[in-house]
Order: sequence, then C-alpha cells, then structure tokens
Amino acid sequence: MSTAFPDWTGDTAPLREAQLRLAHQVILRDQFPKRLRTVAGFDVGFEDDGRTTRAAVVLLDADTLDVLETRLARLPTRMPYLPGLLSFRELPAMLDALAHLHGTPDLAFIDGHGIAHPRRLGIAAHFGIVTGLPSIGVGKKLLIGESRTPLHQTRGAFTPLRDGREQIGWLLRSKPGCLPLVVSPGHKVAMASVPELVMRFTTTYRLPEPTRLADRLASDSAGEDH
DNA sequence: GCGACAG
DNA sequence: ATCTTGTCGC
Repeated sequence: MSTAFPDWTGDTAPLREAQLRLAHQVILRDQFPKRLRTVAGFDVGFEDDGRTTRAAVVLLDADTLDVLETRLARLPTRMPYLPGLLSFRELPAMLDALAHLHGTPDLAFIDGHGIAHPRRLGIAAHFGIVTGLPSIGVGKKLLIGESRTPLHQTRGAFTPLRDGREQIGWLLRSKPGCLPLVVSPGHKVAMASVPELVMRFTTTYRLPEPTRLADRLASDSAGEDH
C-alpha cells in the first residue's frame, strides 16, 4: 500500500518512480459489465485556504442518471499541487469518499486525466489501479499531447490526442461552442470505448453528469455540512 | 537554457 | 484549485 502512495518528503523522485511502476499495471481493455448498472463521478475541492482537501463522489443509476448516493470526505491536504503528480495530492481523499459509499460503481469518471499523462498514470489511471475499478479520465485542460486533425464543431465529435506516435486519449466535443474535453482511459477501459462512454452520460452540459454533479458537491460552498 | 504545466 | 465583475452569445 505504501508503494502506491509514497509519503511526501519534498522529493518528487519516489513519486515519479511509483508512477512508472504502477503504469505497467494499467489494463486498456474493457473489463466492466456489458450492461452498466451504476457509474460514479469523483472530484476534489479545497477548504481553509487549501489546508483541507474535500473529495466528493456521486453514484448514479447508469440508465436513468438518477442520483443513488452522495458522499463527501475531508482529509488534511498532504502536499502541494505539482503538475504530473496530482494524484498523490487528491487521490487519498477520493478513496476515503469511496470507502464510505454503500454501493460500488461499475465505472468511475474521474476529474483529471487517465493515461494522457507524461508517465501514463494520471489520477484516473492511478485511481483504477488502487481500487481495481474501471475508470475514465475527464479533463478540462490539456496536460500533454497534441491533436493533428481538426475537431468538428458538432456535438460528440472527437479526434485522437497523441504523444509522438502513441495515442494517449481523445479531444471530445461534448458540447457545441465549448472547448473540447480531454478524455482518456484510466483502467479497464479500451481507448476506443472512451468517447462513446463519456457521451453516453453527457446531457446538455460540457461535463458528463457524474463529474458535473461531483464537481458541484466538491466546490459548492453550500455543501459545508455533513 | 526556454517554455509548458491536469486540479 | 481558488478569488471574482462585467460581458458575450444562444
């Protein structure tokens, strides 16, 4: 367990090493129920000027998108935000929120990248390896990679995101007139399955419902309870 | 050495 | 991420 979360000593080397090792365990094949029953959205926010990390998880019925369960978890912030090392800062709180959930999602949508990461272990992939749950990364901004072909303006259009000759994710126009989402496999989800899975849970907003609802809980001050 | 840089 | 007014477009 300590191997998946080295203590923060101020040295980033151990964290980078852990990512390289864990990245080998990522499975890029669909390994979730043919018929999804529930999905969950995760996101993190901060309180007390960043001293407290607040994670939110929302469990939804995969067919109706009805909210089945909601959980909030708070943990002392363990380290600063460092590009490429986000998961070591935010994942602990998310795991705590997951632990308090009564149900277990068939698929998790994580706010952040999956394998669209320098060492192929963004927070969504890290989450999948640690929990064993299928996961997808939904990012609002690019960390690394580039797209060559232009992205159509139509809803649902997508184009490959690549790092050199390797595809690491997709740019997905979840909503017309909006900047595309950066989506990538986390764990137990095939690259080719990502665009459709994200769109399947996207209604009229840029973000898919699972992450949109988790976003609201994690950052909305109206949730300063429980 | 110079930029880029999830949340 | 978080702090925040007015502004643009459907």
